[in-house]
Amino acid sequence: MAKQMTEMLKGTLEGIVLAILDESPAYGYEITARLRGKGLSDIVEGTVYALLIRLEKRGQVDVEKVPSEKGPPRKVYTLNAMGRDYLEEFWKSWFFLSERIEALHKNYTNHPEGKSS
Amino acid sequence: MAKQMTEMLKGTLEGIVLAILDESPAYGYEITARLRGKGLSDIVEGTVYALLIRLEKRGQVDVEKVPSEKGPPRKVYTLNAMGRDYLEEFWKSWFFLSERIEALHKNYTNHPEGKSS
DNA sequence: TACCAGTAGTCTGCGATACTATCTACTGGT
DNA sequence: ACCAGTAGATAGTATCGCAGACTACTGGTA
Repeated sequence: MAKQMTEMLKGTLEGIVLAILDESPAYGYEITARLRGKGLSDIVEGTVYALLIRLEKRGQVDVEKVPSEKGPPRKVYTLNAMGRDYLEEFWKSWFFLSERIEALHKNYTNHPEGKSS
Repeated sequence: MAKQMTEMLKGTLEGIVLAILDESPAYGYEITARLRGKGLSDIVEGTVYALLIRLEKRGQVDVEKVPSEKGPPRKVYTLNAMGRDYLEEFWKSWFFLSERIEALHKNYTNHPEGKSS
């Protein structure tokens, strides 16, 4: 994917992970897999783990250590009330920005000389 | 605006400014004003200037110094071919991400117990 | 004259974030 | 004994937007 993506994910990836946790609790490795399943295939595991620790420190998720038959124990993350509030704010911010960007794109498509390809 | 916005703007603000320049050439101060007119009222001037210098260094905009009747000369930025290519890539990245986030939001609204308020 | 507001642009330092790369720990298969 | 897969952590790097201060120029006004 383009380098643009890396910067664009800043701020949005957090919301994406919160939304995934809102679907159902999950552990890091699983979240990475779900992200890939949703088309976000270029997100690195290390990034997800760091993000989860951030959420934990902020108290937006509850953590439970669950033994695994394969490999070390899993840390299962569950979205709590604070996390849900934060997620709701995320959606507000995102739709706010999204609308404005969409508006710009309409202008863009309305003057064909702006397109080169 | 929420702190979420600051991070969300990373990567997108650049595309937004490119899109504004694609509408018509402009100088820094004017771009800030246009941003405010489009609802992006919290973007700091210093940020816009830094962004413009970045675009110039990458060769995505052409610059022309134009004397002003009021204050120091203006630096008028015009989107060039490279900039337009970059803008197009921006749109692609943005719609890619946008679609995936939108999909997550649909799941979110489909299980009302996920909403607290 | 001396000061201030408005226009236009620049710069330093900071905090947040995603990526790269590497590491530990555990299991099962060869 | 070794490797692949699962699961998690971390040090270092680069980018980017923001806060805040600064220069430069013009016109008005006390």
